[in-house]
Amino acid sequence: MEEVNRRGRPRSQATHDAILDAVCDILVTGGYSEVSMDRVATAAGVGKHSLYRRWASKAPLVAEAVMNAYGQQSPLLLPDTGDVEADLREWLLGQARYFGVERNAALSRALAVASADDAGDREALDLQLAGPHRDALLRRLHAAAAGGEIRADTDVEAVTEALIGAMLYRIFNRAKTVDETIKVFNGILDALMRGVRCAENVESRGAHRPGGDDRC
Amino acid sequence: MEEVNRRGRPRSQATHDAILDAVCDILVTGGYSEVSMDRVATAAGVGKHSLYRRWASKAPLVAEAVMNAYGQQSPLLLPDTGDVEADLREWLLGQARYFGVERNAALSRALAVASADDAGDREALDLQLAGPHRDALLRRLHAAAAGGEIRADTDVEAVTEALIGAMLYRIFNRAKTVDETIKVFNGILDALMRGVRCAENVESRGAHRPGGDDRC
Amino acid sequence: MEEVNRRGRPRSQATHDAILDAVCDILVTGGYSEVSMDRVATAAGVGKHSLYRRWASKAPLVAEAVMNAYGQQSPLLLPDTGDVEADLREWLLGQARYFGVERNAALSRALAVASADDAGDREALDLQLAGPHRDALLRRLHAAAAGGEIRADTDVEAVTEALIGAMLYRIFNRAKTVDETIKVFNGILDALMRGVRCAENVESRGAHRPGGDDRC
Amino acid sequence: MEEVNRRGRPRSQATHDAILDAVCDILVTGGYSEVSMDRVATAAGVGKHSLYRRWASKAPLVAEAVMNAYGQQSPLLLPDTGDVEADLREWLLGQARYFGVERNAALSRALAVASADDAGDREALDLQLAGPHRDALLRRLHAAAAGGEIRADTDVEAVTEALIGAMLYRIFNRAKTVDETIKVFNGILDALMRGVRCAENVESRGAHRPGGDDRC
DNA sequence: CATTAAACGAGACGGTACGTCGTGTCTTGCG
DNA sequence: CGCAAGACACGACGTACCGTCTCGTTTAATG
Repeated sequence: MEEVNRRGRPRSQATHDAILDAVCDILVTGGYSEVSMDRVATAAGVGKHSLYRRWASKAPLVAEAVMNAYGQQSPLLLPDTGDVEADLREWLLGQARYFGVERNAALSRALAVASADDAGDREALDLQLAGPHRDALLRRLHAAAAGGEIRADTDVEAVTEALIGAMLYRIFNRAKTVDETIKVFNGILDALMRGVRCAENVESRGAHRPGGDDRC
Repeated sequence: MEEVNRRGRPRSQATHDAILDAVCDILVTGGYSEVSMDRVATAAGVGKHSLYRRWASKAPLVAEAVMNAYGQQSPLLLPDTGDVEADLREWLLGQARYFGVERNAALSRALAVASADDAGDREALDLQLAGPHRDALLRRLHAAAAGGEIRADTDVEAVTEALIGAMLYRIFNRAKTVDETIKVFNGILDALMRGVRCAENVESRGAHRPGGDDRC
Repeated sequence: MEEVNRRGRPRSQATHDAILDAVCDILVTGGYSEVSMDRVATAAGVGKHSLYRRWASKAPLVAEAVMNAYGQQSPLLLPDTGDVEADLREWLLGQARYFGVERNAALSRALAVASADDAGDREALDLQLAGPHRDALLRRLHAAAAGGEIRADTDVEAVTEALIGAMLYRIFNRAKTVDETIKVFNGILDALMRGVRCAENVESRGAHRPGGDDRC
Repeated sequence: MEEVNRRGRPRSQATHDAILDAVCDILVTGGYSEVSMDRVATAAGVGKHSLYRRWASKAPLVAEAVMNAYGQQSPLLLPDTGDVEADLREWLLGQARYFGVERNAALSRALAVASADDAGDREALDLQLAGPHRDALLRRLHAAAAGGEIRADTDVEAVTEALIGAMLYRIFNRAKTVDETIKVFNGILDALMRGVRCAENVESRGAHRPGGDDRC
């Protein structure tokens, strides 16, 4: 339960916002290593106590600052139109576009750095950042498996993780242009949906977009 | 060409090794943030000059230390037995086992942290660490596509990236037990090989291991 | 006017004192070259910032430390009993005794070293350390010249400087025992008071202490 | 005894000179604290070993460099014309002129700094630098006392020390213009020669230059 | 209202790490 | 063996950041 009725002067929302803004400014212009508590305090026109009153250290401060920005224009969560392949494609497209905006990429990267050298932070971050996507994917894929959209014996957890992992790796480590990213994402999804293995027998299956023919 | 005839006293290999060893010791026992130039110098019985003479800062020092350890017992590269699925499974298994050893995981994690906040470092690291795996995967998959082991229209680059991304995400962000990791890797590979999509028509295909039946 | 209402936490007098004490301790036990900012900070249980916040470098820090100790037990200033020769003798005696205490000599020597290689520091030091003595000597000698105690045509500035210079040279460069120093000081004063030149003519003057006869 | 026939390659005089010149250059342009062994070695185009082979540390190196320059144009030693007052005046004048040349003052000052924080160095320096002057003064004054030029009961050691101390103090600590220095030196010598004390009785003595009358 | 307790800005504080520089020693290969 | 070059261990330098701690001042909610 929150302590609703604390005595004394209440914390100022303006101070709070000024701090988060200052952090985002520094992150975007200079990256995580440029952020220091002193610098943030000065930039926000705030005492250091007002930082430490709210956040235990630099990592959670940056985390909240990024999540705050994130919350205002967060990347697409997995939609549910009934067509699971279309939904996944839409989702991947959304991620590619979101992280194609440099500001978004910079903030998220900073978040990754912030949590990089503490296992607990890393886990917490994964929960906050990837958690919703993971949940949505799991739910959607389970439903798809139950509804006959995808194979019933699909290892939904594994596929979910593969999608998130592949997406994040691309975003953080190999990002170049959005178009290239979209191309890779489409390639991944195609492979995943129809499989890469050739049919052992001659039984052919229907052709798949894009231009999917089954010849091996 | 190496400069063969450098003047003055040549750099000592013993000093070099002592430094790298000291870095690895600290990394394994305490993680990246415990590494400091002073600490390393003291632990290695070496002057700080001998560090800065060789490495510009902490990041490349840690990078070399880890790569050095890595070179001595590096994780399995993709084998080539003729059966691409078996090879991939073996490779994933090898990664799971390699990173299941805490020392290996700790060192690699440190490397990720070291390169986290500089784009150039990150790229260099990816090249050194993931590069050989990527190359091997690309070659193997292209050969498999050409040889009819996998579909000719497979987007090999995309699949390669998906595999590496999924693998690294699991290793760095969601590692728990080796067994769990192996299970997820197998699930990913199954999905990728045979596809997750149900045949739209009644044409069934051959059953796949493990227990793979195609019912949807 | 002092800035009365400085904002922020005021500087701690305890910190200030701890630092000065630590400096004096090191000076007395080891001399100027043993003083290092790190060492002082550690010995005083203080952060280096607290040193650099107050003093720009080692020299003014040592200067203040010594002047502080000096202020607590400073050497005798020139007294004024009406008998200028007795006063000067008393003053020289006081200096000899003061610097005969090893601690006082060590601290003052350190001060000389601290200011040795900067002209500004040297001047400032001379002002602070020798200034009061110079002022007192000038005043006293001028009064004595006006009152007929000493020759009216005495170059008071020159005599003052000779006394201070001779005294400091003995103290810093040729100090052995206090007794020897006192003997030299007396010899200097005798010579200065009555002159070393023989009367050209036979006119003799009254005998002077100690044992002063005018035979040449 | 010098080792005349050392085996192996003899030390190069050119190297020696290049080093001393480099030291003097740095001393004159930047002062003692600007001198570092590395800097000297580089400036002289010489290996550091060639420094340490010849001098144990910075202090004696600087000492020799300065003494070397000193030897080429050293300040006047006390002359002996038969008139002790004229000789002393000439000597003081010579010192004032010598140290009035900034280069000479700078080098000597450096020497003082070099020996400042070690008692042994200080003593050695005093011996080398002031020693010859002291000896000459002592000899001359003793002769003068014996010959009836000055009072037989003069404390020659004390007077010698007073002259050297007063001179050095002026030179090192209070140097402004040469003219001012000369004026002070003359004042000191006048006071010392004829004494500052008024004759208690009416017996007057002969007038002294400059303009010396005995009125009190 | 007046009280009061917390928030607030400023900035001092003890620590620790940084990257540079200086000292004096050691180790190459060349002359 | 002398010598130039330069690596080496050590340790001081002055700066920056961290997280804590006073200061004096402001600001609501409460009594």
